[in-house]
Amino acid sequence: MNKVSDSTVGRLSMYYRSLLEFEKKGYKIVSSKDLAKTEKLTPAQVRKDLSSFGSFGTRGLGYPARELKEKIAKILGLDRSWNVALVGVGNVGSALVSYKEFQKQGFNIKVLFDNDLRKISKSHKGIPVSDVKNLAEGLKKNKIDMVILAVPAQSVQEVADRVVSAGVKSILNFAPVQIKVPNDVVLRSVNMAMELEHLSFYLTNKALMIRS
Amino acid sequence: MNKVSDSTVGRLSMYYRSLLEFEKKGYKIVSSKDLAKTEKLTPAQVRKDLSSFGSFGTRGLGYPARELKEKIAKILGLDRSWNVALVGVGNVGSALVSYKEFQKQGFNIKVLFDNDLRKISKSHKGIPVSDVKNLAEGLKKNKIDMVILAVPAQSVQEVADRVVSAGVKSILNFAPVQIKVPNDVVLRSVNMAMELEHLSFYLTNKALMIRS
DNA sequence: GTATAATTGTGAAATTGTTCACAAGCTGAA
DNA sequence: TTCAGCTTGTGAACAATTTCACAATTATAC
Repeated sequence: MNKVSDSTVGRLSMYYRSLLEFEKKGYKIVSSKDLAKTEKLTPAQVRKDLSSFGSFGTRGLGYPARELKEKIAKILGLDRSWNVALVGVGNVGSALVSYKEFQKQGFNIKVLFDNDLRKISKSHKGIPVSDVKNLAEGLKKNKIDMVILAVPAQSVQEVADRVVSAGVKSILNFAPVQIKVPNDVVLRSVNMAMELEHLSFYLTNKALMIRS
Repeated sequence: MNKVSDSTVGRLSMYYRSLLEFEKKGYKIVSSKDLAKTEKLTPAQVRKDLSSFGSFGTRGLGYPARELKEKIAKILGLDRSWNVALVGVGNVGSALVSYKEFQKQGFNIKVLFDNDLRKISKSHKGIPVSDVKNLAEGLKKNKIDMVILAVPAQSVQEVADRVVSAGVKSILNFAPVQIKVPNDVVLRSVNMAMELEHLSFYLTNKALMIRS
């Protein structure tokens, strides 16, 4: 496999979701045109993206829906389940625990961590809450593959460092700051405030700009 | 102003946050090098980004921290407040209502909408909940600038259409599907499942790839 | 069996975004 | 005032990503 861009990986997720829909609607075959339409892309983009992983289609016909879906699932690592831990059982953390989509895709939240004594040792929506002091131990015991950080901005770097020390190679950060991790650790960030800032930027500058 | 890329806008948000920190630490002047370091970028990138909006620095010295912060705030539209509505008072919606960062940046959630009779007409964390049937009316009455959609995937396109009809030009979508809006409406999406899929992609394919 | 219509897969071209490299300009010291 | 040491602002070079365009291949109709 050649180097694959982040954008390509993101679009693969989109194709996967589209394919689930197409299958539900009874499609046996989908074309790059079909996929492009539902995701507002060009057919060429769809084909280029898929071609970095192999040739899945039939010329003159399209792609077999079910098979392509399964191929993409495999590429994205969705053909197995992952053990996930979540640190910070506040508003955002709680919402993530209840987020159905995670379960559906095989991301199983096995353990929660917090530093609030009132939450520790209880279970929250059926998932045990551990003291964040025992983070490393808990991550290892539960064979955690990925950690979601939903802690306040000021402590997120410190928690991230400890997650990294414990050997976890994947982090999803919800705190609205940029954190630093070694090169062999994959980090993604969701910054909700930044998204609203995008919107306010466009509302503010719309008059000045050409938007396609 | 020339066309500005999404990435540039995103980085502007990052610079803004960095500048708040630098100011807190007592910096009067920051260089492109300082900003680059905290955000893991190159100094050239920082200067290029800023240069699309003007010349804010002093050669040989750097940028005046407070002034640059204010300039960026103005560019991003953070020098005013925005009226925000949120549709869907479920897990994700609730978390967003409590998300402090929004308030801090001047995004004021004025009204919530839901279709659950048990929630309607009450107030949720101090914000009134209206029936989503009265969406258009409620958006107008509250002079809403932006709408956050935290409704289930299957109904999000329909709700988005109604938001657009009501004349709102900015939407932030949390449902894990791609929605369609006219060209003059700005849409941003946060897809949390997709972020985890990124992580699982890299964990799955790490061995095969060179990651910088 | 042949022609027609469709759609993939992919190099090449075009476009977009990032980094380089350096002139221009400011500060402070002597 | 002049010089040394920085750092900005920006055109040009470079890199990455997207789109184009078309040969290759298949299905289907007649």
